[in-house]
Amino acid sequence: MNIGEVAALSEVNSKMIRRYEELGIIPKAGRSLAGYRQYTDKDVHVLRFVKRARELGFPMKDIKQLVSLWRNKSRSSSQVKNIALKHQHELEKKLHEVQKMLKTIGQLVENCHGDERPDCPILDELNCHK
Amino acid sequence: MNIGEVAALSEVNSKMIRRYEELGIIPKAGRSLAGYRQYTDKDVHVLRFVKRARELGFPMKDIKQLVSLWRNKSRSSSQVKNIALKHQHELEKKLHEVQKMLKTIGQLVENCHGDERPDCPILDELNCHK
DNA sequence: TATTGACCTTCCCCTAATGGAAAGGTTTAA
DNA sequence: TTAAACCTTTCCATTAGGGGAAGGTCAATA
Repeated sequence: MNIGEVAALSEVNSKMIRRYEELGIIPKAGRSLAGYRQYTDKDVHVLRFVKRARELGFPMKDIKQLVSLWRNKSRSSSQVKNIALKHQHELEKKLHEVQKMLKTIGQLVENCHGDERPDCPILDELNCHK
Repeated sequence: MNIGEVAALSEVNSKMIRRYEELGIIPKAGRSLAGYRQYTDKDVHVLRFVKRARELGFPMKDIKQLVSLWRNKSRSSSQVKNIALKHQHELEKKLHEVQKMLKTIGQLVENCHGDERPDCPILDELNCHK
């Protein structure tokens, strides 16, 4: 298969496939005589794995490790779990940050009449709080 | 004031002050004979405004507009409110994304025994879901 | 007075993940 | 044979910063 076909099957676009290869997340593809990358179904499988991990928000560094553990049949599940736990904590941190911002923004938006007049609690808050 | 002092007072570091100037978020500072940027208390004020807006997660493009509205005494509060509402929606979108990820990750982490054995529901989920 | 340390300047590179676009080679079908 | 649809690499942009180099300036001290 050429890169376009594997991209369609894996739903990872060609650009990203090349990028993942560069990052060492997927093995370097073999080449045709003309220099075209050649793939098999197995590569589609790996790319779907990567895609799914991205959808769960794992950073590429984690994904690299996850792919490696996935391939390594003598892994321990604790290795995988540690990566997932760390990511979970990152996500929770992010969640709290966003929630905190939303709480403030919500209050500001609520109090701003949003009309022709220039006075605005949003600007007031940004202005002199500290 | 030199840039170091205004950085300390505004809690925005020198690097970022130069960057904000470059982005047109703050006006170009005057220069001393030696080429040092010169600031006043007013600049500290603006930088604090920018910092506060960043803490609320506003992107720099929005902040540029907010600073401009802040300075413009004939603004309408609806202009400000529109920016805040748009940002609120972005944050809500982000929040839902993170929550969705966390829900899945939480389930996976819960079901993974995390011991010496290689079998792992986390890898299983990433593997064959689609 | 000379030097040293703390400032300041610009410039370039790095982060993470993705995408656009350019410039050029290949394959396939009309 | 030529045109479309592929493929290749390389460079650039995005976001909001941060690191560090190379070099100029200022103030205090030996």
